[in-house]
Amino acid sequence: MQPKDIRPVAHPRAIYYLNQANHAVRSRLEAALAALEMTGIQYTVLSVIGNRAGLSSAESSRRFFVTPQTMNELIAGLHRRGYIERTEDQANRRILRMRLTKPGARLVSECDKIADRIEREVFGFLSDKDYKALRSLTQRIAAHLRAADGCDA
Amino acid sequence: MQPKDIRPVAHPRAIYYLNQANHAVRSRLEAALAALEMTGIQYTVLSVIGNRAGLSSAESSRRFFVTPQTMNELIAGLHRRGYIERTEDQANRRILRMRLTKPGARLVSECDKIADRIEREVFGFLSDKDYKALRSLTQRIAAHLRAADGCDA
DNA sequence: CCCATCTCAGGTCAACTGACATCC
DNA sequence: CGGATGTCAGTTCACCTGAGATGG
Repeated sequence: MQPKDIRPVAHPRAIYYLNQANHAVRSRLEAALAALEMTGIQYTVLSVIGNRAGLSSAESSRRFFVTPQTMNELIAGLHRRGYIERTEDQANRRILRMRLTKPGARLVSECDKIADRIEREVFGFLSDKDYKALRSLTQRIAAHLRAADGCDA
Repeated sequence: MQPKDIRPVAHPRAIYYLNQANHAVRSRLEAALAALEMTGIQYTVLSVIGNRAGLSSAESSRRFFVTPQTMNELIAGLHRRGYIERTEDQANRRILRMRLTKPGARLVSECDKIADRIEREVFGFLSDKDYKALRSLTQRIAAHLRAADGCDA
């Protein structure tokens, strides 16, 4: 009766370990970014804007699966601090396209250095093979679930 | 000059993918647990109390790397809802040892069913080998960083 | 009129710091 | 007294819903 693809769930679940690992890693990153008065999410958003100049707030809210309000208030903070500039789209004045300012770009590159350091610090004990496997697995899981949500971001 | 263990950091970083994957997985679990008016953290805490009867609030705060205040207010909510009982330690009346009540135990087992379902849902697309690798890698990372913090939990 | 974008107001949850009473 | 436990009060951050205003 039981289909062959019902795999027994091992305990503690992978879902639990994944969260534990992420929490341990993430709290180190947050602590290090605090020196620049940045949170992990602020850095991530700022970094994405740097890579995709012209992104709007609504677009980025879809990319990160949060409401437009949430994204807007995150962005408002970064804008207030002078890290991004927002200019009206020529075709649609409601859309505010974002770009990093010079201080914003400088800040992102500071954060990048910190993130690289933490990346080495927390994954350095893994063999090269295991590190690659981790990147690949987590990347695939994120992509798979994103696709299941019917998202094109 | 450069030591051999300086590994180049690939981009996007594993730290990023790990967070993306965790977020995607976690949001599904949270959504499913909402039917029982539980959050992921509430479930985790309740589950740990179930496995380690007699745990105190202070002990569990150390286990989860949060302040005693944070843990206490989480526990106060579960206590108010009748899922745990707290009794004074005989040797030290300041310590309140916790146990699940019957409704609490019933709730945990309901949550367990949900968590198992989600575990299959989100990791089912992985091969058995990849699933095992994911569990092992995340478990090792959590354990390694925990040890680095000098924690004996 | 409808729809998307952005914004304002208000609320929740989980984290924090600081202060404090209590018990050993 | 010192140290650990639990609690109260207040704050922050990242999320949410609901209700506009405005542009195409």
